[in-house]
Amino acid sequence: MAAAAAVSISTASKALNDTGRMGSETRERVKRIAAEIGYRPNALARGLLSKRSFTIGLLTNDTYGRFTLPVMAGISDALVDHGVSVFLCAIEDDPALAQIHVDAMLDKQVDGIIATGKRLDRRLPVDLSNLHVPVVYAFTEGTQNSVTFRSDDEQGARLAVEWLVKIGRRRIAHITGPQEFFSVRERAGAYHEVGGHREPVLYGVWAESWGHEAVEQLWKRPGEKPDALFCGNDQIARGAVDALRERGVKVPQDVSVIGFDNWEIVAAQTRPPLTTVDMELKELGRQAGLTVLALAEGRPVEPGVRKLPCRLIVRQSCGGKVPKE
Amino acid sequence: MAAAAAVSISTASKALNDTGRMGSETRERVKRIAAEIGYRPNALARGLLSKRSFTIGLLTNDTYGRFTLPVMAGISDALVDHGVSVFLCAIEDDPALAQIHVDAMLDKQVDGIIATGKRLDRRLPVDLSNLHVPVVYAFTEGTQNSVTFRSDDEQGARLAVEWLVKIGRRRIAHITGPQEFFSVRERAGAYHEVGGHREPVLYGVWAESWGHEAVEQLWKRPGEKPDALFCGNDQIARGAVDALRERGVKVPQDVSVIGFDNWEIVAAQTRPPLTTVDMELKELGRQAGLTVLALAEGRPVEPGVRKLPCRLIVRQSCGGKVPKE
DNA sequence: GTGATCTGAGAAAAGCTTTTACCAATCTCT
DNA sequence: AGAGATTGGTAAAAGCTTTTCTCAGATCAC
Repeated sequence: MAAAAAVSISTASKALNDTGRMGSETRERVKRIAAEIGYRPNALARGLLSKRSFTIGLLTNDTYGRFTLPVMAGISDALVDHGVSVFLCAIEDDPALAQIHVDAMLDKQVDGIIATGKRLDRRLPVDLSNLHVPVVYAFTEGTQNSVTFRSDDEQGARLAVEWLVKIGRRRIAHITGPQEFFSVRERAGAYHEVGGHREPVLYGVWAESWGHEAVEQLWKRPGEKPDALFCGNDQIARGAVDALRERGVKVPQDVSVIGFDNWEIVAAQTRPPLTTVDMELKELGRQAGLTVLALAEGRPVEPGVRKLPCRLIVRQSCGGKVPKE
Repeated sequence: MAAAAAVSISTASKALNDTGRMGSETRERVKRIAAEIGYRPNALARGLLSKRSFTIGLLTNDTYGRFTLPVMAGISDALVDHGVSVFLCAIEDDPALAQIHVDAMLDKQVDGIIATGKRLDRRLPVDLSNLHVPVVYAFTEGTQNSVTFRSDDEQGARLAVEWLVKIGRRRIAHITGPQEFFSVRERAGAYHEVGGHREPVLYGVWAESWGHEAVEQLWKRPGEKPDALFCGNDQIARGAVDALRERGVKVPQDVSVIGFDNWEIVAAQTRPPLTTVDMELKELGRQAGLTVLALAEGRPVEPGVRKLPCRLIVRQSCGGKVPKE
């Protein structure tokens, strides 16, 4: 304790926190000595009193971390300046495990909880609606009157298709995931709206093999082939690119392929590297973090769903020029 | 507080913790009422007294989470039963950020810290050697007298090569990452030891494109071609498989390809799915978690480097039969 | 010179739990 | 029946900060 080292007991607190009245030379001296002995206040004791633990919990059921990691990075990035640390709890769609983790976090007096997942239209297997701490949902379905952040898949899809149109493509097919996915329907909707495409939408699964197979199907049909493929995610796009290469179709000269997700591990390693849509998950995490902090501090936050815009990442799988900065 | 609801103040504590002497009916009654009102003790207050926060910090510089996520899953898995929660701090090789996170964790009185990374032979950009909390290193270089867990890459590589030999391959080439990597040298060493291979070792980078290019190099050379490729990671293996297919070489009929890492996102999506070596990172995390807990509880732990065995994952890129269970 | 104001710093309480000490009442044994 | 042991429970302290209260001394005004 700095008190022992210096002179007093509670004076030290006031000195270090710049509160209370005291001589400036005393304040400085306490601060100096505290710095010298490397004194750091015990956050537990502080939290006990202030009812703030400067801790939040992040709950996720996304095992691979495809979505959670960027979100986590954003949260951490936004909150580290406020001295807030993040508990990460990976629950594998296991309600019992989820409850254990939630209870553990509540015991530790987290200031708030952010729930995140791998699907916009699914709930986590645990009810967070009546907790006495604020809850924010990020990239997962929230409850009534909650604050939810999600990507604007419609706008993202529009971005993709408009880009294809802009670089001169007209016969744009859409190869995507299972129709049960909300984002699939939303992206397909935007695909239909932009330009009057008459190419089919091929629903399948989120796998490279499906992208591969879908290209087989498209190229086996009689008549003109598509000159562009808008794929529902980067893995499908990658499978499609591979299938096209095997058929001797050149990407991007003959066919443009665009992905979705900007999962660098897939998008950047594809040959040619994929032009794709980034959901800006880090920014999403940042905003979720700031929001849960605001709620924890009692600042009012309008409930509702906030859609964050996606961003087009231009690489080489579409051709076209990189838009000027 | 349960005390108010029931009868006393400190009696409640003893009742709930099964300590002290008291009538069994009193104990039961307190427990029942506590359960009814959903009372849960404040971990902050408890931690303040017991000097245990039931919290540990996980520090990583692995942005993609390729290594961190399995390790984290193992840690969490091992510690959730002990009521321990995990702070995840992603530091991007930024010493200042790392220090901030470490300080924040120490302020919050973590019971210990686990440092993990993406390379066995690199340190995190922060010194953890003189903290007053235990530190365990997992999949990153530790300091003198520390406890370090790492995969046994030599054994893993032997597993891979022995498997290729067992299924009848004789001309096994090794395509791997940069020679500066300790694991690259260790795997190459094991490769040389097992059988008397005279095929070259091709050092490059950790990318699919390198796997692709390396196959070009090998097949451009005059003379007999390899009948198996032992690749330094799954991405390289995937690039190699793609290159072989483009050359009309059949995998696994003509050439067996084996990877390393068992990064499912790559290994399982390759056509054919990759036989590969799993570093058992989850188990590594589990052991690291239990070790840091032991240290936190004052139990003695022998310092040193612990090598954990890898496991062969047989899929279809090598041919051969799946070993009987 | 004396009452009022101000200043700098310490004392104490609160926050929640666990643990030790303690006390009154009941039991046990001779 | 009375000394000693046992039992069931409460009171209090400790752990570390922050905040509010208090107080002694100094300064100021008249």
